[in-house]
Amino acid sequence: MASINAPKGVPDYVPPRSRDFYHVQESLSGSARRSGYEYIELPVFESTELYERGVGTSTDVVQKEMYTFTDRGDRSITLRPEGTAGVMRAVIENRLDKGALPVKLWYRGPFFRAERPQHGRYRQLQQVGVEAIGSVDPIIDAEVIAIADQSFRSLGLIGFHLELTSLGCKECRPAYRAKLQEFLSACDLDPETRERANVNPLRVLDDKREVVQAQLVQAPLMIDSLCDSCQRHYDEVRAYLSIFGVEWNEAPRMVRGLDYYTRTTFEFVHPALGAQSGIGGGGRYDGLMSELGGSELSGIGFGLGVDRTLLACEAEGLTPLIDHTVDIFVIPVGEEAREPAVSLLVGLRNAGFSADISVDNRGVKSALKVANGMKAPAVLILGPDEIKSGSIIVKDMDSGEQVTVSLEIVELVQLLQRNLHTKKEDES
RNA sequence: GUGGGUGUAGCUCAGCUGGUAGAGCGCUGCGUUGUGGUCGCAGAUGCCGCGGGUUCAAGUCCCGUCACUCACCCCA
Repeated sequence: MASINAPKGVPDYVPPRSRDFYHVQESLSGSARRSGYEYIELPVFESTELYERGVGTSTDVVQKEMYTFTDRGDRSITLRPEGTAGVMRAVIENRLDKGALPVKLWYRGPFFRAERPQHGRYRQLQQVGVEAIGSVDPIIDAEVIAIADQSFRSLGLIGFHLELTSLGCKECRPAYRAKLQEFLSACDLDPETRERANVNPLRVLDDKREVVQAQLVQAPLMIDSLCDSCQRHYDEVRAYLSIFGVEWNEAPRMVRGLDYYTRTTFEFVHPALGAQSGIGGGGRYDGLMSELGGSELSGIGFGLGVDRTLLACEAEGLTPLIDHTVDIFVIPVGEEAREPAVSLLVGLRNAGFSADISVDNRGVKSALKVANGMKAPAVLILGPDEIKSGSIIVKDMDSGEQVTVSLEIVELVQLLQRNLHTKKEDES
């Protein structure tokens, strides 16, 4: 029988790497959780119209990267390609925008883009995101960025940097856009780029090709054309960022792929990842809520790529992030040890330990090999001799030393707590 | 959607101009009669991605195909 492969471009994470993947996902949301952001759980598919209106029909994401299908009720449905539009829809639908502001939320889960896969780019990607809706206070901009920065740092990452700029608002961007278009019309560009200059001229600034970049040296920049209020906002964001202890690079040519961004815009980049070097990004969006039929509220948020962050950890040599699955491995020896060993296992688990047990009547040698493979710090051996004397062997797998102690669960728990605790202290 | 690279053991990969398939790691067993990690010894494992062609003979050459991969585009 022929075997079945996963669809193109969707990754499997299997042990042991899946442990690290899970850990990265947890770590990336840790900072948001500690900052008072509330969890929001959302559907992975929405009406296609949500993305057409929210993300913008001129974007590549909407034009050619969406998984769209018609359901049995003849509705056009799309697997979510990004998170912000869905959060906005849910906020409006659940009237969160009528309550206390700002609304601070975080989410995580899979997103889908029908792109050609490559290193760090998948058709199903995992993202952790936050959104703060209903405030234009620059403290919020800085806080959101600091949360992302802290999330990466909590994993031990140091090789990334933050690119920051302001894209202006509906007051100052149109004039700048016209100025840029005028400049671009004088350049020598291929038809495709010329078309882009028409639809979304800002995006041309981000072109990586040297032939294009060479012509853009003198191009006008948004950052030089900000209106007074945008300029003040940007200045304050940077001031607060310093207080949050976040470092950044000014990136006046950075453009993001989604149409809704205004003012503060940022991207976290890890150069070790190759072409797909963005590990997270986001920005402020002024018009999105009203575009989707909600209040005239501004918001700011980001999405962090779990897949790429794991790749970054690997590139920095930080993996394995998690190297053992259980603290204690119980080995019964002989038929009469099986039942007391299971009782013991239950007692240990109830006491809060992570514990596993040797099955299939494996010999001590083979069972210890299993424990060793799991890197369990402690092993308990229960055999005929121990049962006879009401005792058990506690073996320290690092030192190899072992002691015979009473089988009394309370005493055993205390002993193990002491041992495993001091072990963790040694490590740190 | 466009271009390049690679498909050989569970994993990483070697296999020169065609001559009957290899290493390291891992795995299993033994050295230990109830003790892992180090060491020594022994062992198992392959439709050499798939289909076709050339040839006495193809992992090796040719054509096709599929998959994976890197890059462009775009993005997390």
